[in-house]
Formats: sequence, C-alpha cells, structure tokens
Amino acid sequence: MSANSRLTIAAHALAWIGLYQRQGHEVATSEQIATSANTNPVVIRRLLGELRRAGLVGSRRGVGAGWSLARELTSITLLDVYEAVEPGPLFAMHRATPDQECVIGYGIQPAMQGIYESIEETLRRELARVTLEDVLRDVLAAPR
Amino acid sequence: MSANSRLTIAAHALAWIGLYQRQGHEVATSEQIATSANTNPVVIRRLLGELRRAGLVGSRRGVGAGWSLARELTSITLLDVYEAVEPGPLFAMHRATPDQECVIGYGIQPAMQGIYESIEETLRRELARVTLEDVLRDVLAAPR
DNA sequence: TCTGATCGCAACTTTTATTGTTACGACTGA
DNA sequence: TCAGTCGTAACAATAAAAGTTGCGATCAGA
Repeated sequence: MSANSRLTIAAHALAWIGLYQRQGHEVATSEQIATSANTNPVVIRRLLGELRRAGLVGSRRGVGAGWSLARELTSITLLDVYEAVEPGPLFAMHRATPDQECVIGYGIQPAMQGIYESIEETLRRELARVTLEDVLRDVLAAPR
Repeated sequence: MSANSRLTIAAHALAWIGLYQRQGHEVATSEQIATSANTNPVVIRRLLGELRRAGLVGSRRGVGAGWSLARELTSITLLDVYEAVEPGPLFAMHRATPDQECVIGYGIQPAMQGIYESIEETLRRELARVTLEDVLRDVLAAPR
C-alpha cells in the first residue's frame, strides 16, 4: 500500500524539536532536522509548514530563525499530525466511475464509502491515543 | 494518502461473482467484471489471481472458462481480501536510513514500528468484522 | 482434430503521488 | 548592510499502481 512516509517524518521532526528544546535551545532549523531524518531541508519545511497551519508548531524568520513547538508534546497526538499531513482517505474508490447500468457498479461506491468511513473512524481513535510525548519516550527507550 | 483502489476493486469483483452465481451462472469472466468496474480485464485477472492464491476464488480455463467463488461470501471478510491484495504496511518508514549518530534518528524507527503495528492490528480487527456478504447487502440496498 | 473463448503471464506504457533538488526572494537581529 | 534561514515556486527523480498489448496454454464441443 501507501509507501508514504509523511506521518513518520512529521513525527520525527516534532520529536526532534521537542528534545532539542528540552536541551535548552529555542529553535531548531530545517537543516538540522533534515540531517537527522536523512532528507532534504525543503521536505522538512514543507511538512512543518503544514503542521504550522494546524497550529502545532511555529516558525521565526530572519536571524536566529527556526522552528519551535506551539504546543506541548503531551498535547499533540498522532491524529493531529495525521490530519495535518495526510490529504486523502485511506482507501480509494475506482479510478473511473463503474458501470451505472450494473447493479453492483451502481451500488458499490456508496456501500464501500460507508464501510470505509467507519473503519477510518476507528483508525482515528487509535491515532488519537498516542501522543508525541509517547513517541519521544519510546524513541529514547531504544537500547544503545 | 495511498490513492490505492485494490481493495475496492477486489471487493467489487467478489460481489459481482457472488451475485452472478446466485443468478444461476457457473462462472464469471474477467471481461464481464472489468466492464462493471470500468477497467481492463487484465487488471481484474491480476487481482483475482492474488485472491486465488489466497484460496478465495477459483478459475477454469478452456471453453466455458471464468472465475467462481471458492468460499461463501459469508465466510470471506475484508481482511481476507486486504491481506491477499495489499503488499506492504499501512505507514512507511523513512526512505533513507535516518542518522544513526542522532538519538532521535537512532530510536525513531523501532518506536514508530511498534506504534504502527498495534494500530494496524486494530485496523485488521475492523476489516475482519465486515464480510463480503455484508458488502453485497449494502450494494443492493442502494436506492435506485 | 480443429476451433473459439478465455485464462496466464510477461513486457511495456501511462498516470499519479511522493520525494528530492535548485533557485531565489523575504525577513530580521546584530 | 549582512549572514542565516524561512517561504515558496518550479522542476526532476523515483516509485507504485493502473492500463495496455501480445501471445501461448487450455479445453469443451463441433
């Protein structure tokens, strides 16, 4: 399926900023985060831009520019991040409209939509149960 | 996210075969199913091939060739279909290995993997609660 | 034995989304 | 003014899914 790592990278960035701030720094740069995540700074800026739109982080420009958390890690859940960075639904419908003359073709989309909605709702509940604080704790618990 | 319709198309195909058999026909052709789903027969054959490997359908060749259910719709769940046609995990890790010298880069993958596993387990449980019989019922319930 | 319909499968193209890269203007404290 | 970084557009590269073409294999029935 999705082979899409946006949620992973966004969580990585938030955990990184959170830890960095706990070490006494005010802001983190996209350059630093990109190095840790082994990707390009622009990719990080794009993702953090979406998180800013969702009110999870803030950014400063000019000298001493960089990113900081707008909320405590304890109050940010994976659902917040997921909704900020994931555009579409989990499962897609047919690319082309199915044959409306066919009973199945006619009824399949409303049927699957209803089923998918309730499944996604469950997924959301699960994502909402994990905070970024949990993530950071798990990250730091990794044995060296 | 995934914009991947494999589960939808596979469910469509199974419901189609199921209904067609209830109408007294022995086998359904990939051509017929493709017409209903508005896609190419080869796409259907590929998907059904995966469902056959999972023991959900069977196929006959030669004259009177086509596809038939290997199990009742009541005994096939969306989880069976999902596992048959979806290759990878729901959420992907970093494309390139994160910086192992960094505390976050080092611990992020095991941490996220653990979190994702439990979330996917919940997703599986939800998918297992819906049978293809449920899907067909919902499809036929669509108002004309 | 021949035939027609369909599967099985490989190879290739097209489409779409994500990710990566380059470039450059905007911003701001020193 | 300057150095450092964000903001963002534009484009290239990568990857996965979906679509297409072609052809050999299969087999009931003529």
